[in-house]
Amino acid sequence: MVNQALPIEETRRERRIQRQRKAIMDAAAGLFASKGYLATTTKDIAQSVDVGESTLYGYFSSKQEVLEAILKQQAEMVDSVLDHMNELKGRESFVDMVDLLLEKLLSTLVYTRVVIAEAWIDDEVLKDFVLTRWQPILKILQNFISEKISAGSLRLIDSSLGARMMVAVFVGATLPMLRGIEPPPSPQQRRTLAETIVDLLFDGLAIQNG
Amino acid sequence: MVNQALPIEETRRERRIQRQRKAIMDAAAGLFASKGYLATTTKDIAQSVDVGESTLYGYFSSKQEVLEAILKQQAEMVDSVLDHMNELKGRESFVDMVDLLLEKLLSTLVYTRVVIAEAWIDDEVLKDFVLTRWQPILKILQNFISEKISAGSLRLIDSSLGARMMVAVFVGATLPMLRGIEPPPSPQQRRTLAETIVDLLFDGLAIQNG
Amino acid sequence: MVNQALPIEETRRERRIQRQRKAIMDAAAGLFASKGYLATTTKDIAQSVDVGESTLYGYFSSKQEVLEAILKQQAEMVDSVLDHMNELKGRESFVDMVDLLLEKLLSTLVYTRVVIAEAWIDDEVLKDFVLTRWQPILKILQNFISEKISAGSLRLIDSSLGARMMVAVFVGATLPMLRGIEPPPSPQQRRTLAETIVDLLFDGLAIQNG
Amino acid sequence: MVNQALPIEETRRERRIQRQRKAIMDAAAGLFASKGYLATTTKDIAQSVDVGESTLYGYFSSKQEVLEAILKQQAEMVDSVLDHMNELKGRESFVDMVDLLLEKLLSTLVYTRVVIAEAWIDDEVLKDFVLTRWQPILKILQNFISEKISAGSLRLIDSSLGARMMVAVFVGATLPMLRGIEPPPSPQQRRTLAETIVDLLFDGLAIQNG
DNA sequence: CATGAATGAGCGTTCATTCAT
DNA sequence: AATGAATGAACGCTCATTCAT
Repeated sequence: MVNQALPIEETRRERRIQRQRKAIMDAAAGLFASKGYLATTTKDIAQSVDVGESTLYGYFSSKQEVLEAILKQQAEMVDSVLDHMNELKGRESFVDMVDLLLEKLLSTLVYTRVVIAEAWIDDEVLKDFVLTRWQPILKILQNFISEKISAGSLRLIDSSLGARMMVAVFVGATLPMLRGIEPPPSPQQRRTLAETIVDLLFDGLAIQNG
Repeated sequence: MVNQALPIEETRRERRIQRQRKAIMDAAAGLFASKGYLATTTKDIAQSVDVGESTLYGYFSSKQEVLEAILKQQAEMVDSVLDHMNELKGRESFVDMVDLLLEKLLSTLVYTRVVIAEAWIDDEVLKDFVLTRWQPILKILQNFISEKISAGSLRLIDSSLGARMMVAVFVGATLPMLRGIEPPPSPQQRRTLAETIVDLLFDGLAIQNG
Repeated sequence: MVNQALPIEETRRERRIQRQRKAIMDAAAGLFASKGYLATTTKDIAQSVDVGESTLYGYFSSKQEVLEAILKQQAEMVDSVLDHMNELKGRESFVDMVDLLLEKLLSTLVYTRVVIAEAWIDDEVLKDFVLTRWQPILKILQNFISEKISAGSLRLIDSSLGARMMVAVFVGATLPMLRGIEPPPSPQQRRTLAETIVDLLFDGLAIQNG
Repeated sequence: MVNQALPIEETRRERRIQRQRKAIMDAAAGLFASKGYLATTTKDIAQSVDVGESTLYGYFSSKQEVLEAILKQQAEMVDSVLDHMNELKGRESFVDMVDLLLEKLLSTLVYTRVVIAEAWIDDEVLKDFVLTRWQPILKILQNFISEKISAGSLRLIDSSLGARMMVAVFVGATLPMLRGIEPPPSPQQRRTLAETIVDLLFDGLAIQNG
């Protein structure tokens, strides 16, 4: 009986700990996103979570570790999206993909902002949390392009360059929303944006004069 | 004759001061770019210029002022490029424009990185040094698009959205080089990249099947 | 019952904080008095209280604020004495007054020294902490003199000048003790000094030959 | 001939040097008086004299030495007044003495302020520049009082206490002018003040009722 | 001789982290 | 487990002094 009680207590305790960790990460991510990691003090974070400053150290061993947890969590989120990418078929699935990625990145907007801020400055972070996620995406896009060229539906272009351009368009279009220059889109707006991006990628802006 | 001597001395002194200011700004920009403004100490900067820490304060009144001088200088550089943008005619001048902007941004790469890093976190910097430069560019692009739609060479698209997409492609394509993921291109490579960007913008990746 | 516990804890905490603030102020006042405000470093103060330098900042937000707290406390002490001054009747109450003021100023000797040192150099301090306390004293003394002149017990003299001379004698007699040239007097010595001052003021040193 | 020229040149040079030293001391004294020694930077002094900061070091070997020169000069001035004090005869010569001392102290007002400021804080300065000048004054006053008591023109009082009270009245009356609370008096006002002080000392404020 | 430039030493202050309760 | 208090290390910055010219 007592033996049974403990695991239950343990998981309840575990859940409380995880809940608190998440609260700290969310608060920290918000602050890191808007002021930067270094400009954010542990006092700031503690006040934002409404706990004592030293309480943070019951959940993370350092401020640095909070940042790393944020980076890691975002990376896992991106990985979960990447699993769906293998099934890139035609233009429609492409739109779906862009839409999904947009949704995910924007739903954890502050986390994404933090990743970008750190990756912009820290080579380690850039490598571990950005490049290692981009590489497979680029690979998949290259394969997609190669196939479509073979199939005659894309014009002859270096598939590596093409893949990079695809990413470029996506990044360039997403950045203003991540930075907060443009408001986050509604689901419909997001779909429209995804379609616009794909249209641009495939057809450009010029009239298709045949 | 003797009277002439003083001004000469003055300008020599002035030149030395400007040279030293530039040396400090360059060193600081390099450090800001690779570690971030806050993580860079005045000691770091001083060591990088190989002077005593207090010497910096003979040329700038604070670390913050060094940053501001860097931001301002980059802004002036961008403004000087923007003066050439009015004459956007056709596809060819578009390529020239992209090429020129790329060249300038990459020639002062660390400065550009610093501007982006700060603008990503500081709303004031974003507004004063990025958005106020983007706004006229977007205006010019919108006009260009509107004209071309009227002239029948671009398909019907919201000109504001179109302008933003143009900027997006440029930004997305430039970012990896600014960050140092891709090596800075040779002049030929740069020209090719500019052409690729413009091709993508106008024609997309799909085969023009008419 | 449990509810009661918190306030008690709070006041205990509050008391500890006030005790520590006072310890810091006392240590700082001692140092300010003997070396001057600027020559006293926060390190000096911390060592004198036997805490870490940064600990001071848990109780005061700056070194300047420690000084201000010292000045303010001394001002309040003086104000509390001033409340008794209205009841100046005859020569005897005059002696009481001088005695009381002497006692209070000497009991917080280092604080008084700090006020004087700062007021000697800083116009703001002079005005806020010295002149605004002197003015009412001078007023009361003037009234006293005017009354006594009317009553025929003081010779005809400008009451403003007379009041200033009264203060002058007090200040001149007190200064050497404040500076530590003369040892602080015992209560009896203090009473004698007060009487001497008042005697001098009323009768001078010359023989009353009538 | 040439041999003759050099000494002349030397004294001219010497005079220029002394003139410059005085200019520096005057500027420094003004600043020390109004901001305090430590708060005054060598830059402040240099700007006030309108020379380069390093030029000061051609005339004084340190900022500290400028202060010491100021203290020393003021001490010599006081000493020169003290030589006249031996001839204290009656009440009239007393007034002359007070008047002379007032004139001298006020004519070098900023120097006097500096001496007081430093003596208030620095025991060495207090001893060397204030107490050693006061002691003989007190002695002279004591003798004067003893004589007058013997002669029956002063009432029986401890001559040491009496001397101290005399100094007290003088100091208390002078301080407000030195601090700048009251404007420096005209020669007539000064004479009147001296008389008032002496009157107070001898006769007090009370009516001489015989 | 006068000076602008350079600088080491030291200042007041902040902050991530530890510790006693 | 939670926290207020304490703190060492490090920061940006100032300034008296030196030095090359």
